[in-house]
Amino acid sequence: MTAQATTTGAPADETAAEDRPASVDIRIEQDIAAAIFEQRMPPGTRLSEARLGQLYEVSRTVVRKALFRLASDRLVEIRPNRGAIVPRPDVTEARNVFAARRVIEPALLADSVPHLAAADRRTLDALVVADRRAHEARDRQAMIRASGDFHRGLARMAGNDVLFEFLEQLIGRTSLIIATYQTYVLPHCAEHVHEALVETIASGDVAAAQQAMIRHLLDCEAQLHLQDDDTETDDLAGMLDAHATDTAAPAFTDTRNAR
Amino acid sequence: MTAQATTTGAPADETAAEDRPASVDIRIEQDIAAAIFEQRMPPGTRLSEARLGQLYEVSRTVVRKALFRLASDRLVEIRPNRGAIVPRPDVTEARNVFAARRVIEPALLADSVPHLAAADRRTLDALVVADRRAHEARDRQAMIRASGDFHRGLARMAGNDVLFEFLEQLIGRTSLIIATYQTYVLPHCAEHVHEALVETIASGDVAAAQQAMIRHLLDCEAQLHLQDDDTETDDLAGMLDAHATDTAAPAFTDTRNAR
DNA sequence: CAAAGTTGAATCGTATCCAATTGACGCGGA
DNA sequence: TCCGCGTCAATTGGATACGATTCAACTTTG
Repeated sequence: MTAQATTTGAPADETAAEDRPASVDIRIEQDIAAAIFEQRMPPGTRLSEARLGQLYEVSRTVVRKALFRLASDRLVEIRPNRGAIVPRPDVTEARNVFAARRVIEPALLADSVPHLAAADRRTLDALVVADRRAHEARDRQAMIRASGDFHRGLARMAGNDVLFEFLEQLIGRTSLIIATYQTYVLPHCAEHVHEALVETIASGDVAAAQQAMIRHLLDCEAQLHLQDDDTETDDLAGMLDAHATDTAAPAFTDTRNAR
Repeated sequence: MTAQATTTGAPADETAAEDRPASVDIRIEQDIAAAIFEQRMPPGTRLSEARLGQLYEVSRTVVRKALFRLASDRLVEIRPNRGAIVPRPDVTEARNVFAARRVIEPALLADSVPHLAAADRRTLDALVVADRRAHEARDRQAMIRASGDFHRGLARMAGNDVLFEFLEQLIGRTSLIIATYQTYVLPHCAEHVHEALVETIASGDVAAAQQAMIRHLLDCEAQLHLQDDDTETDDLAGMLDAHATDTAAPAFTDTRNAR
């Protein structure tokens, strides 16, 4: 995993430069993951093994491997005998993912903030710059990528690979959730929040940094349209009612930390 | 492992009652996982695809699928072109796994403790009883299984599937770690700790329950022989010195919660 | 015209086959 | 005695072939 290369190149491009022996299946996995992250593959997209196989000029076996790995990260869903699709997370899962992030990210900060080296600070600054650039350019995909990279880079500094990999998975699933439930098309994370977050982190105050992170995650979640649309059965009347009040109180399970 | 004899301890994950033939690959996966959990397969065991295939009377393809899934859960390690083995976690990974558990399990308690239903209490009691029985019978494998089931069952009550699955993976990896680094052969978890834990949980005091859980996990970790044996390079002299002091201070990264 | 039964295409799941890599064994030389 | 080198068996990695399943469109009939 760790789809960091993701040059977003055309998938079919091949044999051009054999500079890397990186097995094809990994490349397929990373390409698909990146496509999902950056919302070029919306939920519901069908991922045919055969199609992908001929796209990458490779047999179904290797495509299948990539697909299974993605499924284990919950980035695609494999329905028996019915093919793989990029899943549409339900509201409960969405809330749980955010709750999990509110657990893990502050915990990582508890380790990273006290031991922040100068190099780490530079790395964070670079990530923030990339974030700001993406915002200035109004480049949605770049924004999403930059946001993920920021959280990823921050998490890596804690030095706990286990939790880092968990968070990496959560970041991917968050992209999917945002793709499914975003309300406004533009800013899925406000412009300067990461910048402010770095300031707080750099101050060395662990508790403050954790609170800031939790607030940030709550903000992100609040921007989404998380209500039970699973009941898509027959409230057509409600759908047609232009005055429907969709401002049901969140009432999320506040899985913040110990306290 | 005696192929199909292992139908006993189904992880109880699937109560869907579907008359599915429960595809063989899943059974293989569960069997191997159980064998690792209960330490019938010590680290280093080679898992030949061909061997497993003829054991289950199935082609290598399906064995391979099970193996890959286990690898994504870090329960087996697949070395390219060299086959799969059950891995030997290094000390850093061991510490990280315990640190992760100290993050996730208290967070789960924050959700489960306040809303503990009567049925939950009965479930916990049953789990504790199974634990005690295993201890009384001096049945190592049953003890390990009961301990895992206890933590699993407790975690399930929080209602966050995402964190639950993370913890499930951590529990499995913990088994592996214990198998690798346990010092004394008998009690990898003291006899009445889970019982006391349930008492604290039932009291409804979230903070107390979290503290008790953290202490319990620290105890488990402390019972292990976690010192850097990765430095197997050339301190032969030290290894040969019978008086070598192996009581280096732990100095673990105390990734406890937010506070 | 509507509903039920039938048929067909597409896709997945498993098995088998062949190529590629690895680690081991044995031989010869310093 | 130890080290380097070449051949070889074993195992994995990937491709292809075939049966099984599912979904959807079509036809037929009441």
